[in-house]
Amino acid sequence: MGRQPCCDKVGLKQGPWTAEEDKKLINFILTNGQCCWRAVPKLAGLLRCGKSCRLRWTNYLRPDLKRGLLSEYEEKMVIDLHAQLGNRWSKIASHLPGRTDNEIKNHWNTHIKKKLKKMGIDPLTHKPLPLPTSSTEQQSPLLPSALVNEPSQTRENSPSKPMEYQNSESIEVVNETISIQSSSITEVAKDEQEDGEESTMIAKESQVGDFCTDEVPLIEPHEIMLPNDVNILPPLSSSSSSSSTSSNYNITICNQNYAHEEQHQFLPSFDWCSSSFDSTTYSNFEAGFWDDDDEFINSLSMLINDCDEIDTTTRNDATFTQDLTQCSRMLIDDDTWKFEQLL
DNA sequence: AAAGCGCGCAACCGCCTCCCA
DNA sequence: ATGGGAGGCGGTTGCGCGCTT
Repeated sequence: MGRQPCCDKVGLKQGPWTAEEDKKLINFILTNGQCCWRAVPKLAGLLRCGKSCRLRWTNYLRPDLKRGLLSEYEEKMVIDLHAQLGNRWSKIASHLPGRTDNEIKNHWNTHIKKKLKKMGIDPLTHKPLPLPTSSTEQQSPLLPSALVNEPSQTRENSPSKPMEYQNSESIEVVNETISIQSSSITEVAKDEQEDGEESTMIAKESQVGDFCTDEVPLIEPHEIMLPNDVNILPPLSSSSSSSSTSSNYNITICNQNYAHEEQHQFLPSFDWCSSSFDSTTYSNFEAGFWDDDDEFINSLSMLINDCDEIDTTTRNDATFTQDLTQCSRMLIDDDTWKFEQLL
């Protein structure tokens, strides 16, 4: 007998979440907090598995998610942490506020892996890939040459080009990675017992290379949450892809595309950053999702439940004016804190 | 303009770990 | 001490979209 499935899948819906489902889930969690995911779908009126609800919430609907492309710092930190922790995405994610393990995992698999390979680094071991022999037919396709000089290039290079290990950037990164890793091996062994000291340990180790986690622009809670004067405008296009400027914090509220839903329903106007939303609130949020902040919850719930009369004139009211799930990716300009649409 | 292809990412699957009775 | 349940986690899949031909 195998393990029992986490839930009875008969009659349960699978596949992409609809706006209506998101709304129900958000509404339920804002009202009741996170508890007993198995019971959530039933109580929230969803035909979903509890796991599915949890994933949807943690990976997508959580309001503290910082979305959009990873910044260079974040990317570097991911590489650094991966060298120490391996594929322990949740641990890596715990060092990157607002990022989910799934997001980091995806980014690793789709972007960072390729980058490292292009730099001649084995993404698994963080060691240099074996030097190819002189003959071109032995050149690894994973070690394309030309791109080393063009980091922004995304295409896989022509395998006919010779490798250029002499490239200074490549060498530098390799050395850095190795130095970090070598210093990390023994520390990582301790990681299991000394989880609490992980941050300190990592910060210390990171100083081995020229990259230090201290440099990482950690996102304070108030930076993750939407400030009072934030406006979110409806998407101007249906594009769900993210294109971002590297200098901005890219905070995406949501970008799901509901392919089968022509009617976009508006979710509540939302004021995450009410005056009471300070670090204390954030702590509550982290611990029990505003369990101790009735006023805040009530405010959110009220907003959630009052979503029929929203029109564009309310946009200046420091609130979400559109269904969270219908927003395209948006970014927060770190200077003005104004939301802008990423087109 | 249309078809094919590749990429990115949300979601699923199933094993692992933790906690509690 | 142990067995079961629930959540956590990492690997994988499949779909949608954009780019190329």
